[in-house]
Amino acid sequence: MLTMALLRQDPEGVKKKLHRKHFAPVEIIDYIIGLDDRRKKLQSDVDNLLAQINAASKEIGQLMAKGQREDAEAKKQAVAGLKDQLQPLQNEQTQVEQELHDELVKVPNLPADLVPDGKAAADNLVVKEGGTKPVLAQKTPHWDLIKQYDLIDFETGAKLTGSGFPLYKGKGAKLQRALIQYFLDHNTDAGYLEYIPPYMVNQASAYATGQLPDKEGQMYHITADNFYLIPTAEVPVTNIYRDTILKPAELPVKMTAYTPCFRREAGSFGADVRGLNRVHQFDKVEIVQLVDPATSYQVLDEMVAHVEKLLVDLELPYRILRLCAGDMSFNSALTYDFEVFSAAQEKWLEVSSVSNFETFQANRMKLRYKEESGKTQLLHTLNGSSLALPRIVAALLENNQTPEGIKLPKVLHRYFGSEMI
RNA sequence: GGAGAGGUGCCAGAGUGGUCGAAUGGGACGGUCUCGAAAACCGUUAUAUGGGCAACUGUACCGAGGGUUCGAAUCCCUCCCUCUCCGCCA
Repeated sequence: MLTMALLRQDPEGVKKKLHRKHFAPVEIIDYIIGLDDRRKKLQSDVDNLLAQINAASKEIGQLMAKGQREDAEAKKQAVAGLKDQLQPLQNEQTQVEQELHDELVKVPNLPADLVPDGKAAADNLVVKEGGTKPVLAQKTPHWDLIKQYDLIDFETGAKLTGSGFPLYKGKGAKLQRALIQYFLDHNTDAGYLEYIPPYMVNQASAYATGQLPDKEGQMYHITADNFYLIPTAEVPVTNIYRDTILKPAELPVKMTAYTPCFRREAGSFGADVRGLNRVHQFDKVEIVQLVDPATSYQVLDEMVAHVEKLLVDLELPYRILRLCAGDMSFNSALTYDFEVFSAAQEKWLEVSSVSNFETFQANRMKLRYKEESGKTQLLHTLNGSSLALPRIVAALLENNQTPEGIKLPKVLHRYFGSEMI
């Protein structure tokens, strides 16, 4: 959620940036400012009446204490009159505040200056490529390799739950465990504090990180208890600090968590969903940072480098994209996507997305810090995947296939317990 | 799941209708003292929002939401959460 202060300070600048994000109804900005004007006026009026009522009530108390009942009764009448005026104003105030809020949460975050113009994925900017694409004698796609080595049983997963719920088995299961542990170690070595959060969150949490109200349909909803299955660890982990004011000495807050992630991905179909390319439940290790606004872009670069190191060590061909304004998520000010090349499918697969949200999430969740001067300020929040597992597994299998088996990168040997599948 | 108790400021904890943004203690911060420190003493120490250049000042806020009342931390209702005991259980 953008801050009202920003909208008021530079409405035209805000509109310009929204244009870049292809957010059409920019008139809404003027409308919102108008609502805010009304809100202020109403609050003044309401506060005035309340002040009068409070003063009168105090007098009534004093009159009663002195035994001047009749004077007290007269005052009560006067207060009743004030309350009649108050009621409609308060109703309007609540309604205006509600509407203001409802409109404000529909406005996406503004793209940072670095964000390239563009509408869709094709306009994203490749800022770096690394690793080398393997030359394969045989290009068996991962879904066939999975069968061949008996790593994942999709059919039984579908029997247990539904399609898109993989049943990992044997070495397939162990590979998940190895990757998760490797990723977490990499993160905790870099100073991230490890958490195991709940895998379901309440409405307030889903709202605070921006999944609600706009992405309601993409989450699994436990209606009996009104909980949502988390689509990413970002939700519970960032919410740890919802509604808190941190001291400068506590910054930066660096957190990491492994969780399964649940996504309904309603409406997706076609070739993209084969094998591990897109599933309803998958494993992911996430990193989250809460930082001083002055440092957030430097931190973003650090996080990008941190994730990149994983891909280098996994010996996968990768590229880093700076997302264009039109392809960025609702919440983000600047996002880098990581893709690995899956050599049999001959496709780039997204395995991580690292973003700076600036104050957008912090404003929603009232996440602040107190400056030395005593002033409270919104923090910047950042997060990234380090990493999402399924597509990493797809690329590892496809890129490292040999007639003798799947050769695992060195970094995994210790975690997996052997060098080959 | 059943029974009981309770949710108050950074923490502990008082407050059961007005004089309560809230006693008291602790912590933190600033000051006095000191070569320095400790102790002692003095002071400061929520948040949101309106008005104001500011000093300052209005309003809201004692788990959340409603209600009663001229007036609610305090009374009533609903919900959420915590603790204790019982039941069940990995």
